[in-house]
Amino acid sequence: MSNEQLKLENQFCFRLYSAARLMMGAYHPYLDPLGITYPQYLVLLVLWEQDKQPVCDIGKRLMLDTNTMTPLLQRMEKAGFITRTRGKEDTRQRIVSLTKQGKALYEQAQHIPENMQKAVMMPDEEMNEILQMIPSLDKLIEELKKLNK
Amino acid sequence: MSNEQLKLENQFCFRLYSAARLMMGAYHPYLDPLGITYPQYLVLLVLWEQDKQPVCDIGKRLMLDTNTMTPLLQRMEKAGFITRTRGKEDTRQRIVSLTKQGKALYEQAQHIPENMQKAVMMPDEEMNEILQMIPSLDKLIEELKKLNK
DNA sequence: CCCATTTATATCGTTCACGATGCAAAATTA
DNA sequence: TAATTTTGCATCGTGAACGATATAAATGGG
Repeated sequence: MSNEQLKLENQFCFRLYSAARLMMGAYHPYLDPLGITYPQYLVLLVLWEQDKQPVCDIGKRLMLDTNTMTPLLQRMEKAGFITRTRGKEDTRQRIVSLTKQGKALYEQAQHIPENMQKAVMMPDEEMNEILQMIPSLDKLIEELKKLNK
Repeated sequence: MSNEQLKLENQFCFRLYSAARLMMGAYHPYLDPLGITYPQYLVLLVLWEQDKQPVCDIGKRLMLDTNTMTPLLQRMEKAGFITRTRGKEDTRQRIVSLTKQGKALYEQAQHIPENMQKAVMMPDEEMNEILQMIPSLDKLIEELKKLNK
């Protein structure tokens, strides 16, 4: 078998896939004590920025459809971090709100970003190299969003 | 809420997570006709490079544990792409081999990489920028692998 | 204003990802 | 060699992702 492009080592997507998985794994030590998963953490990030949002708005931020959001939010509701109430003007909507417990997690999450950074233990130089990927990742994401429509 | 680091837009991991998901979605048009999923495609990439490998070796290449590999391989066996036989010297091992059908997929997969590239429809310049992420991603993956041990 | 379409959410089924646990075979050590 | 540890694989349970489908509420055009 000789097609170079079909070798694992030349697969860009495999690198993304692996990096994303490993990165989520690296969050475990910080999210487990809070009793949340990484996708739930993402939902909380959105709600901490702005409370009381309909499901679809959260979904748009996270680029996730309702078939992923609904069960995710149901689990978070069951765990006591959020409530899901009916929309007033648009009764189809479910407004997602933080509970006291959900708001309290914000304080506990304060040091997660810096702890993550410390955990990776990279020299500043390498860390900068990693962070320089951000604009490229954003461009890629924009292109792929168009493609997945 | 004011901690800048806790805003979604400043989350590096969220970008990885989204890019990986969207990228896998972009593979759908090319993998669906072959009747395989993206993780199954990865297994095939490994086997096309070298047939007849034990589960653990494939898992090491893909950085996946047996609790993910076993069911994945069972589905691929059921679909007729591989067989799983007992190891001769080490009877604990399951040797994974391509079937005729699994080998035949290699021909059909020839144009996936170039089709993917065409699909994204990026100017060469931007595409190069994306590909320049590779060394950084590899460094990141190496660091995270250490961390996840 | 009525009907067609779109939108917001939910449900179902399948596939992954992964922690926890189990088990038997191999390797190591006493 | 006997006892201990490690390794390779499997199973179970839970939480995502996501295609397909359903339903009711909003919206828009005629």
